[in-house]
Amino acid sequence: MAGPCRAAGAGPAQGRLPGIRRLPGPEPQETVQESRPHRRRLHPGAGRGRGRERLGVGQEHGQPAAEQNPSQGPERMAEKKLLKRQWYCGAVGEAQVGSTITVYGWVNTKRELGGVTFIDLRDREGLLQIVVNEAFAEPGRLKEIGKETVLAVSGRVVKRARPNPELASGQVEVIAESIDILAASAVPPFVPENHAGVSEELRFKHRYIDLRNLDMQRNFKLRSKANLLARNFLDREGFLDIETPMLTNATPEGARDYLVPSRIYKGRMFALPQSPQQFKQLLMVSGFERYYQITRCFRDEDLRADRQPEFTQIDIEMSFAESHELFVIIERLVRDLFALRGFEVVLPFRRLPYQEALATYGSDKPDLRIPYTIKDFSADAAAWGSELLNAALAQGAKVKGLVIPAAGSFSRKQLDEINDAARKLGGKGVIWMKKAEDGFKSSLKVPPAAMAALFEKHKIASDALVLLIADAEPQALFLAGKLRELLGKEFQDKKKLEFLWVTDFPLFFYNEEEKRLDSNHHPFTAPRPEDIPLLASEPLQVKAIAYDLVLNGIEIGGGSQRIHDIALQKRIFQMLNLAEGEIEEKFGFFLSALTFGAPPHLGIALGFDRLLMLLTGEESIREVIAFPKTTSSLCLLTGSPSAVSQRQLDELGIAIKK
RNA sequence: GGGGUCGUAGUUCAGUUGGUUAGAACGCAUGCCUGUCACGCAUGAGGUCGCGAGUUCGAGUCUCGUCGGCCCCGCCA
Repeated sequence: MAGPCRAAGAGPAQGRLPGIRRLPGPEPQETVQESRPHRRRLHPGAGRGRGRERLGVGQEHGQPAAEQNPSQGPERMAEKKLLKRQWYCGAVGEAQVGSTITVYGWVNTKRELGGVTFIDLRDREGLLQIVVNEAFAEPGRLKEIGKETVLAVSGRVVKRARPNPELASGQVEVIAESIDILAASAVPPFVPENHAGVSEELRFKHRYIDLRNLDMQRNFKLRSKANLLARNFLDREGFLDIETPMLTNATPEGARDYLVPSRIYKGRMFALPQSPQQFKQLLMVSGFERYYQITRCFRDEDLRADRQPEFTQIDIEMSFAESHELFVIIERLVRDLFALRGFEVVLPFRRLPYQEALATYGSDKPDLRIPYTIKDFSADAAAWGSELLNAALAQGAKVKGLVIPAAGSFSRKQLDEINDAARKLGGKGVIWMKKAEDGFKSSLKVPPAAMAALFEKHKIASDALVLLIADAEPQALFLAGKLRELLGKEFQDKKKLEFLWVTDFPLFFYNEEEKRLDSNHHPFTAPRPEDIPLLASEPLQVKAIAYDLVLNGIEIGGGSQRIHDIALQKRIFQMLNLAEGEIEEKFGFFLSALTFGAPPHLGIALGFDRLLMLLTGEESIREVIAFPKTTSSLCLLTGSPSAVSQRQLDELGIAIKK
């Protein structure tokens, strides 16, 4: 994966630094601009910023660096000023041989060999070897230079006698003429290069060091590029970026809200948005037709490798369109995003109805890289004469099975582990069958002839392992689905991308705890028109125009056609058993909007962090979020959440319960 | 809310059946070294074994509690 990532990160055009870093000083910015008219052309916005920092990327190569340097104004000499930098460390190459340049960076390593010292200087584009030899005027200063010291180094670029192919700049090195120590560093608790060998706990505590790692820098460069790509893509498709409030209402359904107390209205709370759902629908009622926003969402639920309490989604809504039109847009967007890493995504994506996904994979977000599926062996099992199975079947249980290729040689220990895993997931146990050298074996008393017949009938390879789960159908499918993924790890090749639209989700599910219907997606999701008659008779059979986008077993997006008919929307709220008063209080404004000409509309939200995780090949969403929280929802860097002063609490009218 | 797993030097780890002075590697410090790129060589410093209680003659090791990291179930409209 190194190849495409490099291509996505520091392209050859990125190393050149067309802008300069100016200290606040008397030199008018315009002077600089006028001396580089071609830069204005390349970066039309660059000159307008007030910021002192105008580092940009994207410049033609091959122009001698020194010629582009207007001489430093003497008026700046009084202050300790930064030398003018022209190149990122990682971007210096053979084209610069012979020129004298200045680079800035952090000391990655220092190798002292007595008469000569090598420093690998690191900036966001990579490493550059600095040579400090007998020609260097102040060799004593080298003592002060430790790991992660920030240096400005000026010197001549020379071709290396022995190149280092590991480094992008490995053909050359810089013979140091002057070294400025811009900032010392305490001995770091770990070095960025080795961050993979350090606990996440320590990485989080010193995240600023962790983020210096070049793979992390790569991740965030890619994140920036992906964000820009998505914006450009959606802009071209006519979507408008419109911001929606971060301070909004708590929602009666869905995830737990993060609440923000109102100072002015004591006892009342804002909530941070779980998603801009209602606002984007209102923007459709407003006639914007196509909206997008790359925005933060907040859910106060427990964390996972792919879940953070605040996360970013690409939120999209469009009017006067149907789901297949949206699918085409999203598929092209996703294809373009994955092209950033050199992936070739084949369109269109597969589509699979929810029911089929459950029956075949035991999951509504199946990982299609795993080659085997779930089979129903209930009919076979009935003939085995097992009291256990017969009793279960009599109670309506199903026997669901997995045929794991080439797993017939699993040891007793491995089989026990599979059984344990199933039990931990709430299962009763797993029955295994396999063909050993001395005939068929099983954890259940089954006549060998019956097993032979099973293998024969289902064309099961003789070296395969058959796992069976007898349970109520939903539970059996769930367990078989989990085992499928657990045992399918070897097939989970990150270079393989299996996209899938899961469609036709049920509109409702039955909430056992509260003994009522609940929305599967959210209460604004439209039922399929042909299913509307079932609302009264068999609500659990009603399918929604709702869809999830799944990649390699991870849900990366979900959306639906929305209800734009006020009567239908009211009816759905009623079916969810929401009290009339609550409907009015929480959704009154929304229902009101539906009475004033709401266009048919639909939308989707893509999990941007998850997309980035998959794009970068990372195992956790935390690797693509600059300052993530731990699985217990703490920020180890800042210590948040933290106690607040009594004064703040008083101002908000809040008392903390002990 | 539940299950699993981990916590020992700055870092990553080892530490036997509960037994004397808790080890290794890397890092760090000092010295030597002119072509290294994980430089090499030598010497040295560095520990409240996460925290608290208990069992015991004796606890890094056993028990309970607690705090924290990670993985999973529940939860995540």
